[in-house]
Amino acid sequence: MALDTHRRKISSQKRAGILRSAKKHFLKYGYTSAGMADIARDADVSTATLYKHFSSKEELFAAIVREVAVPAGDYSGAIEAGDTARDILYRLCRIYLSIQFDQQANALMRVVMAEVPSVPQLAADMYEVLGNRRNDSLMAVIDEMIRRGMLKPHDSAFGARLGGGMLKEVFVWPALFEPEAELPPDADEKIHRVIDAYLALYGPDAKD
Amino acid sequence: MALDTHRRKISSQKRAGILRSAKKHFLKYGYTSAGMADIARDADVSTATLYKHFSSKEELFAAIVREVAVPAGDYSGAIEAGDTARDILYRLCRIYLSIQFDQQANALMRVVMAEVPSVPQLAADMYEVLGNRRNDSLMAVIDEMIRRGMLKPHDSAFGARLGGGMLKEVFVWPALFEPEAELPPDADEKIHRVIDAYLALYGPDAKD
Amino acid sequence: MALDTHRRKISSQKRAGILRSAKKHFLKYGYTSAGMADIARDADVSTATLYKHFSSKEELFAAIVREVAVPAGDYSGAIEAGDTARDILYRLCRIYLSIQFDQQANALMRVVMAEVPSVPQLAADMYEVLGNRRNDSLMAVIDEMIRRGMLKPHDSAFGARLGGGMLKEVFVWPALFEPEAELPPDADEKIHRVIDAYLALYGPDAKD
Amino acid sequence: MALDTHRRKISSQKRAGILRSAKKHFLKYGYTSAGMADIARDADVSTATLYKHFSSKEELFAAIVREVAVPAGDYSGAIEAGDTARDILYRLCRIYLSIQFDQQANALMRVVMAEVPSVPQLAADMYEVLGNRRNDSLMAVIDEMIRRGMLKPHDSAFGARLGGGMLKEVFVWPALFEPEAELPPDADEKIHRVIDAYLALYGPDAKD
DNA sequence: CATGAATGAGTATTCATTCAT
DNA sequence: AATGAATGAATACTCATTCAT
Repeated sequence: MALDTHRRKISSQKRAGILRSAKKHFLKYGYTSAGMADIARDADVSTATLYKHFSSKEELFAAIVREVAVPAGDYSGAIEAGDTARDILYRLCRIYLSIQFDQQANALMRVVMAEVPSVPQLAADMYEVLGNRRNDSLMAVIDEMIRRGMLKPHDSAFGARLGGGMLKEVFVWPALFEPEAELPPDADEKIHRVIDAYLALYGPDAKD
Repeated sequence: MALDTHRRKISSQKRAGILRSAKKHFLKYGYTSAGMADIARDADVSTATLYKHFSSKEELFAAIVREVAVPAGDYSGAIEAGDTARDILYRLCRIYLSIQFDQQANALMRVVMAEVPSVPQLAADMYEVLGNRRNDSLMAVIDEMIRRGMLKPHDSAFGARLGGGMLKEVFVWPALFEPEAELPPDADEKIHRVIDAYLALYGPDAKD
Repeated sequence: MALDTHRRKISSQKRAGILRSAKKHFLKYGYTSAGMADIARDADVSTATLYKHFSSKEELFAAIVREVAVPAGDYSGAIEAGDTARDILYRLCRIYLSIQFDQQANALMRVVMAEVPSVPQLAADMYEVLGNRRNDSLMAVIDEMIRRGMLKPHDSAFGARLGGGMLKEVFVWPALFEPEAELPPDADEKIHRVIDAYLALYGPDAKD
Repeated sequence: MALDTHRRKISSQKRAGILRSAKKHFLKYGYTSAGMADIARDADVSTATLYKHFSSKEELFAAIVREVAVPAGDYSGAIEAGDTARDILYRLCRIYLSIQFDQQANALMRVVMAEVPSVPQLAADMYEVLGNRRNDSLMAVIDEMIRRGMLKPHDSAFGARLGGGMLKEVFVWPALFEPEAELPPDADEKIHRVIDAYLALYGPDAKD
């Protein structure tokens, strides 16, 4: 029993180690160029052990996207007492960008998109999380802001989409075409210009 | 003379055929997994002939990117006599989306992004064209519209960026996660909602 | 333990087999025309295994050169008790010729020379061993003979060079232009004529 | 007629040009690495024309070795009135080395040797010229010197061999392992040391 | 007679995956 | 359960040679 438990623990540690190494390699080299042997070496296991845990490269990749992948992010804590609309929107942007840059969602998206033709389901799942679910979560915050009178009533689904689109255009899009991209130094200024636009569109006293 | 002419014609036909096949394969399998031999076979030429026309896989791919990139940069014909602001903006959106969908820039971008870690220069070049240069071209049209009083004076560089970002978010982003994506049937309605937003921000009588 | 030992034994057998096959092919076809796949097949291993042992064609070839080069540098056992000067010189010649013919240094040199334009370092290395280092080793024996009064004092570096040159001219040079050359039947007689010349030049009672 | 003559002249000029270019390439890159297309371009003809003149790479190479190759050299003029033995021997050495270095016999030998396994006859022919015939020519001079009492009577065939061997060892051998080798700056001194040895062996007052 | 575009067989090397120990 | 040696199929690219014009 105890032995069994021990074994299972070791095994799950190995699994975790493999996932960690694999994520590192896939993000760094892309799906095709990442090598199973390299991943195994990096995780301090033999290739055979690697294959015991994940029966193919594709499965390993899928496991990363599903288990390890970036969370859509929790925007629920974005509203704090005493905040102005701008404060909240700024916080939303920051959470968003932190996921994209610090949690390497940019790099992961790149790799997943590359595999769209060969593993479409994986990409669809990712879009569900990083596209739709995230949008729902943002939308909820925006609805709350509308309820509080901080924004004028509007189609928050479409609004969240537009807001996300502007932010992506300015920050995410260029990062997708650059290895190891980081947030630019003038990020704050750009964020506020995006917020300006959002408030011009949907601020409490925006024209109809 | 006749010989030369004939040869050149044959040769340029072959070149076009190769480009067609190559595009097909790169979009279907991605850069790394597309095989030069397969491309050659598909184009009904030998690998050696393929290499006579394009001296490396990278160059062949670059040629395809260039082919798509050229029209991406030309919005000069978007203004026609008697147009309203909305007419022009609509036409800009349509040109944009046609390049992304009909000319398959979406799929191509996916492929290029996949190679960011291994061929960063290629990606940087593509972003230069499909990101920056295209924006410049859009900006020129917007400036013209401002001059004509169709839009209120504003930072057209940033405006073009925001507009492009909104359009991308709604149409391009989902398409990147889907193989063989097509424009949705309600494209027109969505386009007009994006234009609504743009005019609300930068229309002639938009608030400051 | 037992596993490790066993594996290592198998592995070293394979390595030896690969070297044998490779030598055969390189000597038969020359460096460029010898094929890694053919060598692997001949050694009954897959190309991948071949590359596990030798990470490139160049390295494989270098290993063969090294194998022949090592004995080429060792003349230390040439002096035995009770020997006359002629005995020792004869033994030196025999060792020299054995390396050239039995160990196929002649053929190997031919192959290396062919690659001088494309892999100059390889040739330089080989000359260092088969030219200079061998000469040093011969020189050491000659110095010892001088110390023992068997040869008159002289510039042993140049002497060894001349001696080697005479031997090469008579035996090696013709062999370089002939496939599968063997020592001629009257080798002994020719060796002694060369020794005659050497003793005439540097024997204990040679004129100054 | 005149036309015919003209054509034949053009044709033979082309042939010569091809041979010139081919020699250049073979010497520079070696047989295998020299490319027919490169040779044709260098000679300003099409590959098809090249093949009209020489039906295969091998034949082209053979033609070079046979037609263009380095002459064995004419040593007959080496004896001039008033010369000492040393003067004559020095002149012989210089002629020898000039053929090897200036006329590129070193490089040619390297290339031919490389092809010994595949075209043995070619190598045999070359050795006949550069080994035996040259030796005969040298021998004739030495015999004349003996007749004039400048050298003591001896087996001039073997003597010429030894002399050539010493010279080769010092100058030619190292050059074979080096691309674009040139005569060393201290060539004269080395030549005289070789002559010293020769005279010690076969000078008029050499010991028996 | 001359061209140069086209060929197809060939090269070294890599990598996901399996299997004897 | 774990190893790591072994595999074989695949890949980009080259080159001597031919043939339609």
